[in-house]
Amino acid sequence: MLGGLAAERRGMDVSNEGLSALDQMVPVSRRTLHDELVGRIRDLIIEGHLAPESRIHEGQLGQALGVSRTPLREALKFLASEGLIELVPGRGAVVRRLTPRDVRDMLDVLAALETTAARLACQRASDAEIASLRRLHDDMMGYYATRTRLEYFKRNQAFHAGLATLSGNAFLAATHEGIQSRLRRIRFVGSDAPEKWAGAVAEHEEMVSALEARDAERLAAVIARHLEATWVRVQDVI
Amino acid sequence: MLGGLAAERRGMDVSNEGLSALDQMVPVSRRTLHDELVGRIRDLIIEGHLAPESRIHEGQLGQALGVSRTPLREALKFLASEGLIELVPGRGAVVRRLTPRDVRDMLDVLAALETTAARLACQRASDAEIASLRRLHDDMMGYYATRTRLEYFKRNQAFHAGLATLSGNAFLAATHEGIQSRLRRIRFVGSDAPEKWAGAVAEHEEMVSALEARDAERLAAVIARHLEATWVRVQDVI
DNA sequence: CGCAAGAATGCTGTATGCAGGATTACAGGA
DNA sequence: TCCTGTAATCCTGCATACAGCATTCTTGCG
Repeated sequence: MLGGLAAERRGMDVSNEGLSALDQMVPVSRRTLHDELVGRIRDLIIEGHLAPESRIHEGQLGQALGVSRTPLREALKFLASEGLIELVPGRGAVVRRLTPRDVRDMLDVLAALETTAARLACQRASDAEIASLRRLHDDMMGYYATRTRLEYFKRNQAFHAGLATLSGNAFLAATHEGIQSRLRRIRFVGSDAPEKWAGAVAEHEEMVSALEARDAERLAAVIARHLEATWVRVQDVI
Repeated sequence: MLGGLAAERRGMDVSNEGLSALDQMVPVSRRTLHDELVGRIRDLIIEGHLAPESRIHEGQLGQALGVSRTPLREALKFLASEGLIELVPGRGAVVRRLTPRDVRDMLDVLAALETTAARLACQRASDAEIASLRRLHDDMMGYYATRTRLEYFKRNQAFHAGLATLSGNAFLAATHEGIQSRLRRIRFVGSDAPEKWAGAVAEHEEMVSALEARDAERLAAVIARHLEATWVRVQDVI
C-alpha cells in the first residue's frame, strides 16, 4: 500500500518499448460493485460500526448502502470465507468476535510468517527495496514524533506488509495481509496510548538495521520479540 | 478428518454432568445448500473436472447441479476468496491455474506453518494425542504396503492436518488446512508413482519418532526436509 | 480471399418475488 | 410470577426476470 513497495500499476502504459510494454500491461481495473461492497463492509466491521456478535440485517444494510440484497449477500459470502463473519444457516451473517485465544493464535501465525519472510528477504531483497523500507520506517518516525496516530498506524501496518512483500513470496505476502487485516481493529484500538509506541518504534528500528545488515537470525529474533510485545500491548483491549 | 484427531461431535449429547455438557454442546449442524455447493465445486476443481483457465458457465453448471444461479454464484464468491477461482469482471469465474512459482511459494508457507506447529506440538500435545498420530501413521504404512493409493494419500493428508491440530493453535490448523486443500490436486497427481512414496514414508516415520521424543528442533528439521522433498516429487506434474 | 464493422446471441450482474423457517409477542395455565 | 404453547411478523434462502456488456457470427468491402 503506502510507500510504493507494492506499487499498483493501473490503467494503460502507452510507452512502446517493443512487446515488453504489452506484457506488463495490467487489465483495466474496473471497480466492481462486488469489490466495492466487500471493502465497505470490511471497513464497517474493522472500524467497529458493525459490532461483534451482532447479526447483519440484509435488507437494512442493503438499503443503507444503496444496493439490493443479491450483491450484498455475495459480498457477505466472500467475507465469510475470510473469517470476518460467520454464516449461520437460517439466521444469516453474524459478525465474528475475536477471543483472546483467537488473537494469540493469529499472532503466533503472523510471527511464523514474518520470521520466514525475514529470512527470505535477507537473501532475496535488493538494496533498493531495503532502502525503500527504511524510508517507510523514517516516515513512520516522523508521525511518531508528532503523535499523529492514524498516519503512524498506517505506516506501521505498511511496514509489516512491506517486509512480507520483500520475501519475494507473493503467496506469503497475501496470506500475511489477510491475517493482518483481520487483526487491524484490535491493533488499532490497542495503539491509543502513544506511550506504548516507544517500544514498537525501537523494535522497528532494530528490524530495519538487521535487514540492512542482512542478518536473518537477528531479524527473525526481533520480529518474534516484537509480536510478543504486540500481544502484551493489545491484551487489555480484547 | 480421519483418525479422530479432530473428531466431529455432532448431534446431541444428552449425558447430564452438570453444565459442562451444555458448554461442550455444538450447535445442530444442518447441511446447507451453500456448504454443499462449495464442497462440490471445490471437489470438481481439485479432481480436475473443471480445468484450470477454463471459464465457469453459471447457467450450465447450475443446471448440472440442479440449482439456480443465485446460490451457485454465492458459492463461487466464497471459493474466490479461498483463491481457487478468479472473478473476472464481466466474464465471470475462471478456474485458477497454479504456476510452479505459486506451488513453491505455497510450500514455503506450509513449511513455516508446520515447523511452527511442530514446536508447539512438542510442548503442548498430550501423550494420547501423539499416540493417536502414531496410529494414523501406522495406518498409512498399511496402505503403503499394499500400494492402495487413494487411502494412502488420504492418510498422508490427514497426518499433516493432524500435526497442525496438535499445535493447539486452531487458527494455524485452519490456515494450514486451507493451503493444503489448494495443493491437494497437485500433490495427488504427483503421487502416482508408488516408488516415490518410500522417501515420504521414511520422513513421516522420522517425524513421528521426533514428536514422541518431543524433540522440537529435530521435528522441525525433518518437516523442512520433507516439504523440500515434496517440491521435488511434485515438480514434474505442474 | 482476408479483414473489419455491425448485428445477433449469450452470458453476467443486479433487482425483485415468493416460500419456508426463525424470532418475537402474547395468551393461557401451573 | 414464570413457563409453555401458539400465532403473527419478519427475515433468510432460493428462484426468476431483466438490463447491459462480451463474444461471436455474418456480411460487406478492399
